[in-house]
Amino acid sequence: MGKNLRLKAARAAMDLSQKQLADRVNVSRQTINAIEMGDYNPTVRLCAAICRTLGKTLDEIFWEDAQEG
Amino acid sequence: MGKNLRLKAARAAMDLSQKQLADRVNVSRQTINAIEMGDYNPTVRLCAAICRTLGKTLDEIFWEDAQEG
DNA sequence: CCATTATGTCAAGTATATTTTACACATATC
DNA sequence: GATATGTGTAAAATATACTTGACATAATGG
Repeated sequence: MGKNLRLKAARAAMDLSQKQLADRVNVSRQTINAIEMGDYNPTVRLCAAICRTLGKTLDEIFWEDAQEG
Repeated sequence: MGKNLRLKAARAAMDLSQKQLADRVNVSRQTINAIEMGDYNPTVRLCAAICRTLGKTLDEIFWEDAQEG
């Protein structure tokens, strides 16, 4: 899995540190970091919380096109 | 959490049983059932696999505008 | 009837998401 | 040159997603 640069960019656009975003969605800083680094596979509820905090939708941050074939 | 009727409807529109959908996304039938029943909180990768199979996006099946925090 | 399919539920186990604690490095401020 | 913030990483522990196996109900067809 590659990095989630859309998440990193959306967070930067809101001028939030990983820790600040983590606090707002009630997870640890390491969890946010791991998601941005593509180290794993968060739950959809956490994704939704992140998206709401950043003013984005699931598709904008977590949907990846073209996986067929 | 309420039931995910959008998932149920999208699955019905493709004429797939819970088991058939489960097989296509490589999870157990109980997992699909639990997601439809709103019993829990799947990973975003599983959500994406389900959406791809059903020809939908994350927003169409798993995004909720209003949510309790 | 009897067998099969589809769904809902439960309990116990396994896999993994997430936390806690901690260390390393870089930048900026005092 | 100590202190603080922001990021990347890792190991061990905890919470929970997901599996396996089972049982119940209803619908369908032989």
